Amino acid sequence: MTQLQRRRIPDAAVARLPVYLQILNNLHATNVVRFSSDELAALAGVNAAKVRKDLSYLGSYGTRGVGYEVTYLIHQIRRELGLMREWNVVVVGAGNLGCALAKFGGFAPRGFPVVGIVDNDPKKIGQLTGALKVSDVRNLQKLVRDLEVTIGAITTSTSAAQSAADALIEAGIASILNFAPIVLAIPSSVSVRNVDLGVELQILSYYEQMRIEQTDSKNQQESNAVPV
Amino acid sequence: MTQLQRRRIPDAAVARLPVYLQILNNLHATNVVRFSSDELAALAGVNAAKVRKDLSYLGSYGTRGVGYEVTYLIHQIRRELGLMREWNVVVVGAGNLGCALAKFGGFAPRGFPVVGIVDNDPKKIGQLTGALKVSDVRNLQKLVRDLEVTIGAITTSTSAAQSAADALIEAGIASILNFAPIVLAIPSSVSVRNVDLGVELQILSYYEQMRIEQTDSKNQQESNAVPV
DNA sequence: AGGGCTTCGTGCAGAATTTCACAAAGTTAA
DNA sequence: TTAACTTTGTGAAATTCTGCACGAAGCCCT
Repeated sequence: MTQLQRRRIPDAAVARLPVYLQILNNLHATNVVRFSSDELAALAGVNAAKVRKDLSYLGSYGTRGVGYEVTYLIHQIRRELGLMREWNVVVVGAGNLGCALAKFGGFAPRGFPVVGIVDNDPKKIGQLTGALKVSDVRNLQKLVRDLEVTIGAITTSTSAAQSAADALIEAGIASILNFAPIVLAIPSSVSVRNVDLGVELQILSYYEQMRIEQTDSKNQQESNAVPV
Repeated sequence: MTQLQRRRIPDAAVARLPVYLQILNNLHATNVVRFSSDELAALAGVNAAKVRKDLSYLGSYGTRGVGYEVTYLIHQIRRELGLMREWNVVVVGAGNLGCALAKFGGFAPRGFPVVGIVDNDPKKIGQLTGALKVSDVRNLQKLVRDLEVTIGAITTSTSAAQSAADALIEAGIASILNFAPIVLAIPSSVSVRNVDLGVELQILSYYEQMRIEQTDSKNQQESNAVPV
């Protein structure tokens, strides 16, 4: 059988493409027309060879001796990441974070309009958050189908997060952005990205402590040194 | 020279330890006393061998044939991650997100109290956000020294984020949690964790599109199949 | 036209990470 | 005590990711 399936981009490269895109959008806004892998590498804080390899997964869109064209590359990255269309988002959990996401207008212009928000609390159902009315979570399937939702954001309490995930998957969603500090049990056919500030802070804590210990042991060493 | 320096834990393992810790805290709350690497692996959604190897970086704290003790492991992970003490956080940027972080009480109990918030907008300086008064960013150095701040969270606009980072580093901060969608230019001695929902959504978008294309090509194949 | 210069694309080696597989070490039960 | 069973800890293989190094290809200047 002929290799019809799409060229697969390594996960690590996929995670960097949005960062490149962000930088290229900035370059474009400042009227930069062309860039070299060296320049993008410096801006992205990575190795130039890595930039070239990452971009080469999209195809050979550079010109040797010249570099890459900003607008053309933006187009290619957007195509590859699936950003030529909009992906509708539904928020599950109308708490502080959920409502903030629903009101925040920053995602629609970037291609991810929040088109619905649901909750299971009768007191919240029917209330307005920005332009959206909170729906009953039991209507999730219908809402997903009617509004062609493809991404679900879980902003419930930790205890409700797993059933929120179950409901989303039941409704046909295969992409989940999870804000609850819990590892969701989901089939491998579903993608999840976790956003957990506690985890991020704890990772920082580890390296911070590491630095402190190194400094301490150096000082220790110095004060132990026998003066000649 | 004797190997005084701390056993170094691989970055990938460091990033998983907070997740294990979260799960173990839950187990502890439900009165679970012991667990096996298989059980934790299932809960964390990873391979059991990986769990054992990750935990082995802390030392040999399991018992063969039995498993690990929840409370003891919690203690060891906390020690290793540097969670035996508090790490004070300062928020730079008193916008929606910055104020939300300052008001949100969820970090203090987990060892990361937000002890200050600064901005450069005279209209915001002096205002109250929760229990904190917004300080002038020019007082950052003093604030960091007086309140023993070790972590800075950047919640400014994108355009102000780099100077916020510069100010934090100038003030002696070496751990930054960055919410602005920009790659910060910082010396290698400083740790940064980026939290960018746009990036997360775009990664989801890639895999979502991938799935759709695969389904499409399968349907294509089926309809092309010659019936016998 | 041709030499010099720049920058891409990529093979390859090395590093990091993941996974397998199994001996070691413990428990349980008769 | 011994045999059967469980589960850890860890070498080693497999996989993924990174970074170097260099040929290929284009531009510019004379």
